[in-house]
Amino acid sequence: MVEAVEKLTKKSEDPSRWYLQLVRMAKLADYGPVRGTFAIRPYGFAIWERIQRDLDDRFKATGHQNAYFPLLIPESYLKKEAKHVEGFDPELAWVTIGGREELEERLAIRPTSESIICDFYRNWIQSYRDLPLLINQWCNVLRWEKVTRPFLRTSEFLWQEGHTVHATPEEAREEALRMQRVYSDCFHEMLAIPVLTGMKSPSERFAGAIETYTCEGLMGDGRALQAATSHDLGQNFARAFDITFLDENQERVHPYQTSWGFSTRTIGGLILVHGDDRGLKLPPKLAPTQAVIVPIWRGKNKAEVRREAEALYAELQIAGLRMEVDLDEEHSPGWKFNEHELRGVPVRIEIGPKDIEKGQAVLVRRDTAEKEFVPREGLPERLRTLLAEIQENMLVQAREFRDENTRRAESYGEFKEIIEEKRGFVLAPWDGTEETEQKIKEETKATIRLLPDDVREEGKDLVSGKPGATAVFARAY
RNA sequence: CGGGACGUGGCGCAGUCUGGUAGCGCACUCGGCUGGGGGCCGAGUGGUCGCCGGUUCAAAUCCGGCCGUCCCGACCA
Repeated sequence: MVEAVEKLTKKSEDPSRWYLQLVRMAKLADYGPVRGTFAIRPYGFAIWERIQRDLDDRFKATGHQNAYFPLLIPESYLKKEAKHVEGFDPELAWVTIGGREELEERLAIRPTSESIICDFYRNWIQSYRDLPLLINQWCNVLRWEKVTRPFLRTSEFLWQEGHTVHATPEEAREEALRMQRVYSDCFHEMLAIPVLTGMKSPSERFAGAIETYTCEGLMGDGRALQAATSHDLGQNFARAFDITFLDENQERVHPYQTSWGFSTRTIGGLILVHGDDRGLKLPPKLAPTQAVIVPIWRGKNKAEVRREAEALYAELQIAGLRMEVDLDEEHSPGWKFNEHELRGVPVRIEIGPKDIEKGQAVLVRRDTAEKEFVPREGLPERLRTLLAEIQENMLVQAREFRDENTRRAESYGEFKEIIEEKRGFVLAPWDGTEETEQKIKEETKATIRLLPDDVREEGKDLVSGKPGATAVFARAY
C-alpha cells in the first residue's frame, strides 16, 4: 500500500466525494467549460453504447423504428401545449442570433422533442391506416440545470425518446405500459438494477401527460432515482398541435400519443447501485470488457507468459467473450488489479509461471473477490458460467439491499424517523390529495416516487387520516 | 436561485494574510533493475497561477466584475 497513489474515498464515508472521484478516476467522464456539460470518455461511452444496443433491440422487437428530428424548436411551437411550456420554460436555452443577425423568432434548443415531433406528425398522419406510428429517436437534449452532477444531472445529456401515435386511448395506454416494461426488463436483465414500477402522482407527472409510468431505483445511499419514464399523453398534444386523422367511420378525430425516455443518467444510477469502495462494478452483460487477463511474469519467463496470455486471450475472444489482455510492462500486477477493479471489470484472469506449470488459470470475481483455480481446458465454459453467476448475484444483492431498505410506516412519526435516519423506500397509505403530498414533502423532503402496481393495499393516510392506497415515498436524486 | 467554501502543470496540494525568482508529491517521458495486491534508483518534460479589468515601479498575492467547481437549501430525467 503506497499512500502517494490517489485513493478512492470510501463510499460510506463521503458518498458524494466518492461518486465524483470514481467518475474521474475510472475515466468515465470529464468536466466541460460550460456549467453542467461533460465529455463522456471512451470507457463511459462504451457503457452507454451497450445500453443503447440492448434497448434499441428491445424497441425494434416491439415494432419501433428510429428517426431523427431537429435540434432547434421555434418558440411558438413550444407554446402550443400550455402545461408543457410551463414545465420546461425555466430550463430552456435559446438561440437568438443566426449568422450575426438577430432572429425574428427565438429558437429553443430541445429540452425534449414532443412539440417539434408533433408538428411533423400532423402532416404524416392523415388516416387510421397511418396508425399506430411507432418512432424512436436517439439524441441529445439540453436543460439549463441549476445544480449538476456528472451523469445524474447534466445540462446536456444523451437519451432516447420514443414518440408514438395511436387510434384509441386503450392502445396508447397499452403502449405506455409496454415501454415501461421494456425499461424494467432492461434494468433487471442487463443492468442488474431491481427497479420498482408504478404510476407517478399527478404532481410528479410529465408536463402535458395524463399519466406517467416510472421505473424507480434505490441507490446505495438510500435515495431514490427516477430511472426511466413512459408517458400516456392522451390527446393533449394532438389537440394542441392539431393532429387529426380520418377513422374507419370517416370521422376526423384526434389520435392518442405516448412518449418515453431513458437517459445517460442511468450510468450514474449504475455507479450508485453497484459501486463500492474499490470502484465501479459492472454487470457482465453490460460490461464492455467482461474479463481482463493479467499476465504475471518474471524477467526470465516474460516471453513465455506473454505468449500464454495472448493465446488465452485469443481463445476466449473466439469463444465470444468480450476480453482484454493487459500486456503493459510498466505497472506491477498489483497496480493492474486495482486499476481493473476500479473500472469494474467483472472477472480478472491471472496467469503466471505457476499456472502455466499446472495447466490452469486464476479467476477472480469483482463482485465477491472470490478466487478460483480453473484448468485451462474448461476455462471458456467456466468463465461463461461464472459471468452468468455474477450477473445473477449482482441483481440478487441489489434486490436484497432494496428489500432491506423498503419499510412500511405505521404512523407519521415513524415515517419521519425512517426517512431521516434510514432513508430507503417507505410504503404508506396516501389519500390521493396534493395537500398531504405537499406537506410530507415540505416536512420530510420525501416525495411520492410511485403508486405501485402490485401492492395497492387500502389504509389510512398518515397525515390526514383519510382512507387511501399504498404509495412509495423516498428522498430522491 | 439564496447561504457557505474554493479555483496555482493531468490529479492532490503549498505559496496569498505581510506584493518582488512559481514550488512539492503523484502522474507523464527516457534509462536501468523489478514483477502473484498500487515496486526501486537515476535523469527529464510540462504552468500567461479560471477569465476580464483596476491599483502599483512590480500582482498567483490587493480591489472589482464575470465564469466555473464543491457542500447546504428552493426547482428538475
